[in-house]
Amino acid sequence: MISKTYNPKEIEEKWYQYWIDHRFFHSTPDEREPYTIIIPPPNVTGVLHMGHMLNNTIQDVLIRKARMEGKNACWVPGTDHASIATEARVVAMLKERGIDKREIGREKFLEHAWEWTHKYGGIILQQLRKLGASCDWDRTRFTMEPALYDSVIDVFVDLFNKGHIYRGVRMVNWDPQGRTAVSDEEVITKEVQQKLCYIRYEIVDGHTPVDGETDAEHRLAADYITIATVRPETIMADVAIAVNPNDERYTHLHGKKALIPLINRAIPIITDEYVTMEFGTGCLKVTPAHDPNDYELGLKHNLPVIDILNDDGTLNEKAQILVGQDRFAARKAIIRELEEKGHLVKAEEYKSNVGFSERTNAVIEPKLSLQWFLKMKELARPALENVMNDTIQLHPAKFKNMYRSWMENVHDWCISRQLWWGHRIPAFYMKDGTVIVAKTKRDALRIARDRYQLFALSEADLTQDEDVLDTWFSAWLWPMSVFDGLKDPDNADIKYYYPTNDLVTAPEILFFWVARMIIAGYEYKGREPFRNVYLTGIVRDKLGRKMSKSLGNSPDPLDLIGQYGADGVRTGMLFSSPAGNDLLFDEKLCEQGRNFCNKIWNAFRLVKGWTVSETADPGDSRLAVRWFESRLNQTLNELEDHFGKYRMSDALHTVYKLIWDDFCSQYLEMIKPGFEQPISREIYEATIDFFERLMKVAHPFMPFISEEIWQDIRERADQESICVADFPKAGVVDTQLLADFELLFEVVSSVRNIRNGKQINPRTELPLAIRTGAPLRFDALQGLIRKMATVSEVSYVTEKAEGVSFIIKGDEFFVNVAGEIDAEQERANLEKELEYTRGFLQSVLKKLSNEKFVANAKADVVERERRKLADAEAKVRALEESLSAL
RNA sequence: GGGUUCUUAGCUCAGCUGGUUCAGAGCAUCUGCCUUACAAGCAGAGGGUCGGGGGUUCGAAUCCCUCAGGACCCA
Repeated sequence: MISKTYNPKEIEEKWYQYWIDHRFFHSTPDEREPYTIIIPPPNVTGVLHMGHMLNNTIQDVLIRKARMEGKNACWVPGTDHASIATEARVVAMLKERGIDKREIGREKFLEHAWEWTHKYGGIILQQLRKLGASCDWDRTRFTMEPALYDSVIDVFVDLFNKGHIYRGVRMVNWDPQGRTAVSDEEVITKEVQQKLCYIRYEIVDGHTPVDGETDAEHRLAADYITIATVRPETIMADVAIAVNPNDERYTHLHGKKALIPLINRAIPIITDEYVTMEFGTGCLKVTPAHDPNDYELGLKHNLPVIDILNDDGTLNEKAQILVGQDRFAARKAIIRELEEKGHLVKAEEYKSNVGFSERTNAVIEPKLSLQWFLKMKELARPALENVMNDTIQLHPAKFKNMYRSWMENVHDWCISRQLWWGHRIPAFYMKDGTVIVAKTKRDALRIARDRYQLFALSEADLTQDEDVLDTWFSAWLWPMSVFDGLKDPDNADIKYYYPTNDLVTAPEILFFWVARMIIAGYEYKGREPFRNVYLTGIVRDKLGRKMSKSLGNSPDPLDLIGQYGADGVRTGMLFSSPAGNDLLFDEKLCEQGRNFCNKIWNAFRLVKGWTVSETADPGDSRLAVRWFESRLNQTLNELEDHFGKYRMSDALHTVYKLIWDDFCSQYLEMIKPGFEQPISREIYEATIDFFERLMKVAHPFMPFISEEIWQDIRERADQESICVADFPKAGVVDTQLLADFELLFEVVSSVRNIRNGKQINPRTELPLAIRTGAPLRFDALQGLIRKMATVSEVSYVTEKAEGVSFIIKGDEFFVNVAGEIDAEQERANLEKELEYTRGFLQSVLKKLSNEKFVANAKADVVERERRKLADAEAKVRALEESLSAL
């Protein structure tokens, strides 16, 4: 006895194991066309979240379909070392144990990090199996494993030797919490409410002291210049005050000096048109060490740089005051002090943009530091071109604009990070600071000896750069490195699988990652790394908030799978996820997915429960079979269209409607034998065949239930699986037949509607009379109409018949509801419809009597209008007759 | 401030090259049904001036302008 509801749990485990045991997901190069996806590698120590669920469901749908289409499908899984995120977690873990990262040193720290990685690494990949992900697990890679590590180092050395990498002092985004530089893309700017402080700086010699004058009296008489700033704690790093040369308010101060409050250091007042006269007081404090714009200004005017901040965001001794205090504590303290000493004019509320570290959420500090950079302009060119010319297609294409603007204004990429967990920069310093870039210390030594004729030099004289490379500097090689394409450029895998086909990822990392993979692909393989980039949206909660741990608004994906089944969750995610649009996740969607599974399950129960008769007459079911064949083919065409355009959600909806509406609600109802009646062999076989094809079509979306049913619906050999069965191809579509059935369904629905409206029991059979000019058309459909609409008999009339009527096109139908007609109600209904139809007729007439329309519109459009006119006229006539007959 | 993009039913969204496959889907709501596959279900129904205004056109949800509001990217 088959269970009344679908129970995903044991079925999912059973089939996943079966797929793994039979290595259906494993791929090796052969003569078939390859279809390749590389997974966006999740953080090695991460756990599955809703974003992964969406992203990997889409990849699995694509790869499963390709596999069924006979392509050599290869989905390469793996994980990313996620430098800063992982290091932050390991640091926190050690801190809990009372261990300080700096005390134990690099080696020990890395031991802990690896331990952590081995403990948690791969959890996320295990979780993906629960989702049904059909990755080639034998190919699992990790960005820090030796082979991939080497590739990253090789690429660094190569790019350095080509002159693309340089080391320089630049203003970088400093994360004082992570104590590392981060790239521009890792900074999230947010609007923050701040205090705009107006601070008075006394002009030197602005007032000549008079004998016997007290300090207070002096200040009262002195001349001042007032600046506005949101960062009063940096005034000690000021090196100038700038005013606009055209600003007449300050002309008299040009060339003078002002004293920084509290520390009384004199700084020049300079002029520059960069200063906005309208903002604040029109006077700008210039602090080159702590503001990128000021830095530029400082360079231009040859100003010194005074850096008053330590790496951890506390003030250093150059600040003279508040030394050792955190920048934010210092800000509060200095406002207080400025106020007490009479330097603060006012402080007003002000909204401005502040950068936050993507990883630690600390406020980013612009900081001058010595970092490694990759020159981007030249490298980016082919990556821009080949997206603009659609060699690489973005889905949806609207992201092309954003991509272009970014690539056209690309900045050099700061690739060094002051961290230990990652690929250590292969730069070695001699005692005098000379840099040698080489893969190993030994290579570096050889180069140093040769280049500088220093034959006595030993490895002990070289020290390696302490920093590691940005995580993305390894991730950008992923499409090549997973196939060892950099180490061994001519190996069979890279030649076969590269370029890969589709990449599925989030728009958030279009620049971080996608653009850079394209750059690296062209630099090292001379080709695009993938042909299509499918950009998913962000999974948000019902209220539109991004799902996050801190908000606690994200369900645990594994709980969801436990509750609704993997297939239910997969379809739930896809039901509402058009490409590139955010998905407002609601558990109701998973519920809908689960219900869909249950619907399929019950259709299967029905079919399995039939007894087959070799002698029974197929009767009208033959026609139903012909209809469904056409409908199925028609839908397969639609489906291909959706897949071709990467409309995954639409594709799923198409499958959903095909199975639920067309197959279950219409087809099965038409062919269903009566109570305890057998079904004919012919129809049974056709139905099994349909069911089998439907399961194949559903399989990419719902791999588990489709496998379970497919395995059970016919005898299968041990090696067989739906995941390697061939995906159905569309056959012939009989449009006339489809149109006839549209009519049939309309008749059925109208009869049911009448029954419903009159509160007649659905099982009560009613007679139907048809007044039509084409009775032949209905002859064939008669039997099915009787069955579907619970009609006792169908007759043809030439005059108006007894009962409630309805009109479809020019044909009129009468349902005899045995004296239950409410004449008044009937009249009202008819009049309402007549009014509507007349209005409709008028609008069509108006169009057709418009000469310009007839002259300009396409022939088929005009023809369609003529048909509408004829139908409407017939309907009006019929309605008028019915009314007069009442 | 510059750019991109959106605004369609109570909610979430489709609607492709302007034209009955054009006003649609799912959910929610309402009305009947425990009909022998399925109440996680069946049969139906109601609900929208397509953000406002203007223009182009024989014809506009669709193209153009403008206003309002949101989102994102960049400064």
